[in-house]
Amino acid sequence: MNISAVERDTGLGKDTLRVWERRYGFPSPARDDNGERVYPAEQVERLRLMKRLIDQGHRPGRLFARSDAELAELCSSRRPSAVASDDPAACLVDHTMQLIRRHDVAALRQSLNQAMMRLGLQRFIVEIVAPMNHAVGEAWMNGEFEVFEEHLYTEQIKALLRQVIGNLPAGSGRPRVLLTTVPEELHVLGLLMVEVLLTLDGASCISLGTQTPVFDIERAATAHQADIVALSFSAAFPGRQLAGVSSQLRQLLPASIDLWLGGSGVQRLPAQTGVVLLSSLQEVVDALAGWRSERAASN
Amino acid sequence: MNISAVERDTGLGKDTLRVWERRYGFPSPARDDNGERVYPAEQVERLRLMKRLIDQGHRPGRLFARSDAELAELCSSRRPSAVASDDPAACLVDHTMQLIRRHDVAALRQSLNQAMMRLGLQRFIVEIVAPMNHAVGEAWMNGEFEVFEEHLYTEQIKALLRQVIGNLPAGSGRPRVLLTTVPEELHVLGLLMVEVLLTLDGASCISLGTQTPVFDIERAATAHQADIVALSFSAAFPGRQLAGVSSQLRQLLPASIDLWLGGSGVQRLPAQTGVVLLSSLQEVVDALAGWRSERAASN
DNA sequence: GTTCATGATATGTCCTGGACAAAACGGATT
DNA sequence: AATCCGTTTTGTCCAGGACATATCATGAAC
Repeated sequence: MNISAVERDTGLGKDTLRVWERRYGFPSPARDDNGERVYPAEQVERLRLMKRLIDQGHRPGRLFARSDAELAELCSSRRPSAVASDDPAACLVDHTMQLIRRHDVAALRQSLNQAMMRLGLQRFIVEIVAPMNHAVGEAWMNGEFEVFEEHLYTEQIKALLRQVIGNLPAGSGRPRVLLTTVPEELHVLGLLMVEVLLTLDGASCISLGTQTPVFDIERAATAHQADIVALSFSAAFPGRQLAGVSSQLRQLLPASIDLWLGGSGVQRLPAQTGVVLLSSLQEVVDALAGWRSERAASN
Repeated sequence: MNISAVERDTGLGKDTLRVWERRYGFPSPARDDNGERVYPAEQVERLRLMKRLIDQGHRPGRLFARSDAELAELCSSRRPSAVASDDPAACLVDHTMQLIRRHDVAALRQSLNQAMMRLGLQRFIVEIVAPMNHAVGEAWMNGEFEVFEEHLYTEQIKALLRQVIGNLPAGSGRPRVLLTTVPEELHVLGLLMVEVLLTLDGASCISLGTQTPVFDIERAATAHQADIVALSFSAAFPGRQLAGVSSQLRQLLPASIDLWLGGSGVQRLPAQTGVVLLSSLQEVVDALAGWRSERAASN
């Protein structure tokens, strides 16, 4: 396995792999005839584990020492709280996670659909989907889920939400909301949840998907005569870039267009004039009501 | 814009960007206080164009000379043939592109839906969506579309296809097909089209979305008892890695699981035993029939 | 005991410039 | 036309140095 393949599989950059080798002596790949690194499978596996732990908050320096105590640490770190069985939402979340573990796609689909019907869309999103995303993320970090199990879950939720959006009457009222993420941000789930909530409340949403360059966000907002630009930032978004992106966009956009930032990534962002920070889905609904009453008052 | 951002935006690796600068004098980024490259927007734009042309088969060396004759070349290369107005498909594609230019989301949605109803799903996908994707890609490359216009189109098609998949009866028959892409491949449209076609024909599809590490693809295939693993590679996928990925996966997967590779990226891949290359959507349908008759014969 | 400032350490990313293998090309030959 | 072979092009790898930023640790002030 060459360095490119390892980068692809572990998410660690080439530079990082080389500097770790230089500084810490791990990984210690063999070399081929051409002097290029050839990583054995077990080192790649260990690198993958380390990457996961680092994303979870561990320091690389501490991890190099450990041998397989890591595995114990992985599992023990955040043992999933015994489910409060009197809370139906938590119960459903738990049930769903079991279905994911069993790889039972059909049952998963059906269970989600059923819950949606029973609770109604808004409650389903706010009370089930959002906490479940969180739980699945945690489980994945703890190594309780395989990568593909997390992918499967995400894909099913995306499919469900998109189907729901498609079947809703396309909102034609105000405000007109432009939804997207910046180029470094790949996660679209939060955006979809917001799109459902806003559409339910009669706003008209225009989604550009992920990774729209900031410059193009401004152009799109103007072209579509948006009232609001809503961006989502996951926890994985590099915090240092956040402040820059947000102020840059605020400056590009005309003052008449609101800028809403949401997702778990924005909690680290200091308040800023002219930018609305939304750290929970409930706040999205409230912000929409707020926007409307404000506009009603000023007209 | 620093080198990482440019890599992300253009798809050209850091090494490539630096070696181009060294050898050809382009790009010629400014430097910040720390001596690090800062790329101006217009150079990034040009790099993006070059990348597209290279993916299309042009040689880099030839492109550095041109100034704006490129644009002429771009346009002339596949000048969107004056629409043969007697071809209803081409006509519809043309009409759709006009709607995109007008930013009329509602009309776009309606027009696509209508076409789908009229033609039936399979013909809609093969005769309209696939050529239209191509046309939109071309138009974007030619600068006829803004980035956000292309995003909008892609998002609408994704939403439509996902909605369609959700409303189809979930296939429960054979074969069981696992659909995904490898970590460097972000494009999911091709995968969705294939999913629709396969589901229509009664196969049961399990989609993991994009960017599943090869190692996890194997695990998922085993866990879900897949008969076929289908991967999609866009034209932008680095050709170097393609052969490696495909042979690695072929080796990881048990022989009983077929490996199908599709998308415009695979046309550059030499044939390989045990791997099925599909360069058009029609071939997907044929391959499914082939798989079935083969299994029927061997049982 | 808690909070804050400050210096030390850890860590990822960028840099330069050299090297090489694989792919693409361009003729010459069959 | 098709095939072969030397040449050029082109992307990726390598080494080792540098530096900005994040994190930790120490001590002072409340």
